[in-house]
Amino acid sequence: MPELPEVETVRRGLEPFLAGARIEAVSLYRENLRFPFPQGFAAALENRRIETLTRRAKYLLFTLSDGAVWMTHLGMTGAYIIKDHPLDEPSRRNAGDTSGRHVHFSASLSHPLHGALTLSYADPRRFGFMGLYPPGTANPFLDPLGPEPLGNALNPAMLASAFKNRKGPVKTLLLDQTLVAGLGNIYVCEALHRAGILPARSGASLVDPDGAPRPELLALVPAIRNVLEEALAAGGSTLRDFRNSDGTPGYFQHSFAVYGREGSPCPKPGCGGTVVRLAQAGRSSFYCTSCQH
DNA sequence: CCTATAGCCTGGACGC
DNA sequence: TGCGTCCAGGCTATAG
Repeated sequence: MPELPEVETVRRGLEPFLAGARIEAVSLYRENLRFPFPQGFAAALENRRIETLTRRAKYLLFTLSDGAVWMTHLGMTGAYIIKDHPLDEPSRRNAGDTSGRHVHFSASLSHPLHGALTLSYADPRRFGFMGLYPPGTANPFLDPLGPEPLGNALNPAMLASAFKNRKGPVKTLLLDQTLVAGLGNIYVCEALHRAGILPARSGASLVDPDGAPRPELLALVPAIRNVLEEALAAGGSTLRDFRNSDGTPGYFQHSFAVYGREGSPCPKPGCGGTVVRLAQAGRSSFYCTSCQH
């Protein structure tokens, strides 16, 4: 389930092979993922060079030599895989999908250092999608996003102003990409545990009547940053599907304190609480009964 | 503007 | 063994 650390891990794995590569030919094996591929998508990529590979929230952005942006969201199970030999249809095999059944896109590339490469996109659940945005056009996915959580724009004052009139649970608010961009279920659960905040607390309860952030909200900002940075250093988290572009898994899942650990003791030293699960907005939240208030 | 809900999609886990 | 059910989850559309 690629959240910010997983998407950034993928970006870092792809960048050395894709930045500077020329797209020679593109094959699509179905009309849509979650949404239809854009009109003329393959032709718009072919014969362009990939100038840069960047990330915004959970989106991968390939900026092409004509200034257009090719955007990918990996959804739940999307994966890019690079192979160093030419496209080998009909097998369409790759590391993440040995049958090739769920490979929906592939591109043959030529890179000045690495030579001929094949980039494939596999996505069993097809919750991912791709978009193409010519220079100067609006991007309806990126434009509404809130600040990156690892940048300076995420700070207690900003969260206080975003939360002060919100009655909804802080768990749900942190998943709202227009408030903070890039967090998903796992890292929200982990960050709230680190900050000692119950996921059911309302946003407004973290803000004083005068609009100042309460101490828990002050703690939340470094909790978010630290959990993301640690996950990034571990190459992300692999539950079932996530793999880096070279097929290696992340290992931050071994450091989860609460996510997926229902019934386990809280790992915080001296806490003695138990991790429980709570359904919020159709999603599982995990928290400690003792050290989160 | 805010909040809540259903739907998209497949595979794996689980109960019988 | 096989079948049905549920769950995972980000994001959008829709309704209130």
